[in-house]
Amino acid sequence: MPTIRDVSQLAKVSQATVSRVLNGTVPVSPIKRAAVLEAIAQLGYQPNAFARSLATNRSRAIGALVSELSSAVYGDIVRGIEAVVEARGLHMVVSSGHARSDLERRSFAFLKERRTDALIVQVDATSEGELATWVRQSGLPVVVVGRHIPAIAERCVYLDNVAGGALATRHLLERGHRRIAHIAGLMRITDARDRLTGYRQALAENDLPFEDVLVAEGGFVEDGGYRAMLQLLERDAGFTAVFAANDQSAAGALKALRETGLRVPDDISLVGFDDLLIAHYLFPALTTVIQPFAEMGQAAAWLALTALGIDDDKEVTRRFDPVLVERDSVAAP
Amino acid sequence: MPTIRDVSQLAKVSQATVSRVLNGTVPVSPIKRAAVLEAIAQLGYQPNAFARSLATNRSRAIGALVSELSSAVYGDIVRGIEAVVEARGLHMVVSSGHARSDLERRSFAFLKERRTDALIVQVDATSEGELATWVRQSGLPVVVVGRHIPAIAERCVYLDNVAGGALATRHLLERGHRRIAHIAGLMRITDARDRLTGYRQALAENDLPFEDVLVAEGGFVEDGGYRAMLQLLERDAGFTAVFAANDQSAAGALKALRETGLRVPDDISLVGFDDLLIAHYLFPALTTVIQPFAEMGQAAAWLALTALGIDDDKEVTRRFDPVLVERDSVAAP
DNA sequence: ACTCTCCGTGAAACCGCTTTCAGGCATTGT
DNA sequence: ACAATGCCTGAAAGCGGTTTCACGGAGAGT
Repeated sequence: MPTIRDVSQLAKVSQATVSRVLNGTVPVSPIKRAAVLEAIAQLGYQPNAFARSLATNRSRAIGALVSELSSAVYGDIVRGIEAVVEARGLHMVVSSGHARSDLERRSFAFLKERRTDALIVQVDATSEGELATWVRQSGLPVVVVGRHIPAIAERCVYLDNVAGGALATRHLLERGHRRIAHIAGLMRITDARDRLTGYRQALAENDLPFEDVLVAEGGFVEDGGYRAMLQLLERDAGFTAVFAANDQSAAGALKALRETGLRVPDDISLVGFDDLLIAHYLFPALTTVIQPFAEMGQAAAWLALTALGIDDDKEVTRRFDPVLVERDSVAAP
Repeated sequence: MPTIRDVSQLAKVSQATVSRVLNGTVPVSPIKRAAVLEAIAQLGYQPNAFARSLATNRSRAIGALVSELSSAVYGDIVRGIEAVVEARGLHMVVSSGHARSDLERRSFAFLKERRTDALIVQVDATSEGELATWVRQSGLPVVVVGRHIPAIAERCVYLDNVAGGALATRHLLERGHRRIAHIAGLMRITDARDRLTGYRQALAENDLPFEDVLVAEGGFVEDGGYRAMLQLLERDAGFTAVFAANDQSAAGALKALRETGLRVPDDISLVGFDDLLIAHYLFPALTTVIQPFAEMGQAAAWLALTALGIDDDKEVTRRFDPVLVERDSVAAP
């Protein structure tokens, strides 16, 4: 494998000159430049990324730590990051934390040792305090996606989950529903609590009481949604609509309703959250709140690049507003 | 950030000794070893990955080039790779080709320049010939997943698509169907052709003729499946079952059937291929052929590690056999 | 007691690139 | 015509590790 030395000898210039045409840092006379380019082409020379990184102390790579590489939920975040990172000629090195704090910590150390220029983290288990430490004391730009941590808000990209919960609930209220049940998410996750808050907020706006009997926990998973739905039906609380904290629990709820012989949306209306791929494929197709994962990933990447001084200081959206997409799972009571 | 020199000075040994305890290459006396470890802990020293890679010419990273990072289809491949790579303490750097040959080529060069120790590629657009060149002349171990290329079979991890097509078709035949339509995939992709071959093979086994009128191309996408289904219905060829070349076109077909007022499986039975997440969420849940993406990713990673001499020469499955999962979309005619 | 191994250790040479520094040459100003 | 100003260029010093090589001392063999 040819080195810069080989190129310099073939082109009869110094290594420094080769480096300069390679990086365009300093003007080089057209004659020498041409000779260098010719030599590069002839040898099929590719600069050694390690040597370059060692000399410059920059890796031209950014690290992404996500809960689950390529899950239905987080996959698009990674994709969003990749799109902008790759467009800048950088690379992405990935690692996943599987929503376990020990693994998340390990992966973080892992990526730091790799000396990526910046880190984008989407973690579920790590506490806000520790995340704040990561952002502030790790010695490289760290961007947090999917969490809103006030202490480091300028480094967070997140969806306004309270507004999302309110949006979903309000949509049902507008269709005339008055008794609306909620299948809550995993309550140790901020998102779940925020969506519940939004639900309460929308009820309050309409002078409706919040009733414990109308809330069951679905844990953000399909099976949990299924069981939560059965619980709610058993309580016989007379609701006509359900807001599920995410699409997966909505899918479970749908199954429970179908098995019970209740029709959606004729008997019960249903709204989900996230707009995963499956929302579109469920029957009836699920009305849900869009969480723009890909855009959030992009925004996180921009934020990181800006911190690195690679990107111009473009205005980056950090708080995303939820949007509701209407499909076929909601009707008037 | 402390360097190996700082450690060596604090521990009053040479850099060489520090390096030796770090890597365990050569025995070091217990006293010095302890001093070194103490110094490392005290300084919070982390070896510089670039310097190490430059000196050893190994990156401890493997590259993954996939069509779509984190799509429903390919996501699990990446996940499988990551699982084994991470378990060995290596890293993964990813890039995606978006099924366009120019991008695939660019990403390949990209990763090569990054000097990853090995490359795992899952590409759609690159020709078999070029892939063979990649595998043989790129100077580092390259493993191909999702394609069977005879010339480099020992470096390929793939599903037996012919057997898969036959399996799906045979399943319908066994349920008593005699006129079975096929929604084919994108015919420039080998997988699509192989599945069609399997379909023909199963028909032949049962002395049934292959009829052009029973085949429509769905291009592996939902909308294509939808239109293919409408085409087939229009031709009025009297089939009672459909084998779709993948789950996405099956989803489209399902939609077309529903809109036409035909019930699945009562009027028409349907089998898909891939076992994507959506197969489970469709209504009725789709009977389909499982493609074990995660296992294939793992196998590819093992193959790469074996080629690097990192893993023992474990026996790695390269050709995977399809398995059919029965759900609710098939019944007797 | 003397030589022969063998083992642990440090000095120093790389790995391949970037970047500083100083010098040479061609321009420009007067 | 001469000094001053720039612009290009090459030599060389890093960047932070690994690895070769030679050496000193301890243990083994005779």
